[in-house]
Amino acid sequence: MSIIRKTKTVKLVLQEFDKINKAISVIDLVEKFSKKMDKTTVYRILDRLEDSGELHSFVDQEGLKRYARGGVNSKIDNVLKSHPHFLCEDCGTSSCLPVSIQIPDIPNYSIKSAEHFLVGRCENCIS
Amino acid sequence: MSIIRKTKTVKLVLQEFDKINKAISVIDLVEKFSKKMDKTTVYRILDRLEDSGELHSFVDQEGLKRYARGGVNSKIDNVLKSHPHFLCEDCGTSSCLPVSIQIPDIPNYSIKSAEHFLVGRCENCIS
DNA sequence: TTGACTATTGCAACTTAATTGCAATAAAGG
DNA sequence: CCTTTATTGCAATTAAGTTGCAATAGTCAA
Repeated sequence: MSIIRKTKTVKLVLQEFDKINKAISVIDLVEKFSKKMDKTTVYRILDRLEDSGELHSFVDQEGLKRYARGGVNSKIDNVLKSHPHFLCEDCGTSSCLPVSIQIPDIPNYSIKSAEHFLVGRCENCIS
Repeated sequence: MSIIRKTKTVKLVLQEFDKINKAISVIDLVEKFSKKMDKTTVYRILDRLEDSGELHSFVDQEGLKRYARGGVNSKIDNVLKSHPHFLCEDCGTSSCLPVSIQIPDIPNYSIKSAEHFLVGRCENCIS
């Protein structure tokens, strides 16, 4: 299931993530590639790239799925190392923040993974 | 927009949140009340109860909206006080955890709100 | 380079969560 | 009890994401 062929469409998608080092929503990608490939293909390529560890995904505050470069460190490593995802309410761009969030001990609970979603203003919009 | 009449249906919904002190997904509520009210009504009642501060909502890792008792402290108070939401991967119940999560300073970013979603095992399933 | 194997794609149809418009109904206050 | 208008039900619609299948195109071994 995780064999990835370097098809034209896969290359296009990867190029996009190279160009924009942000977390991109699936619908944005579907829209952007509407002339180049079918939306089903976008969904399936993203699935495969996540399986293979080239991308990781999360669900934003509106319930939309977003993808970004990099492995799912939050699921492999210790939970405490998981990085937060961020959305700028001004410019609408989303990205991974290079900080780690500490999760306090919760008695009688076992935490396996964590997702943090922050909303605010990014460095470009904080003016 | 935020005037809440104590209709039968509103009372039913509130009773449900009294009985189950958990975060309930909208589809669960729609299903549970399928004989008592229309799904549109469920959506609108939840909207109003959130407006009025009786409930707060978040989106879980599957993109489903969930509601729980209490105000949206994360949007009113300081971000640092926001509480995490939890999903037990065993029994499927979701709840608010009574701990606060510290968000580190992120240079050049201004954080307005934060949502934390943890997955693991709850006190009943940690056996 | 060629051929075969099978991963990948496009298309159309489908599922599911959530929203909207509107006429009918029922709280709340006087 | 009456009036006002918030609320509800219903049907139709939007939007994200999924599925089945036949056709296409990478990849690898010969």
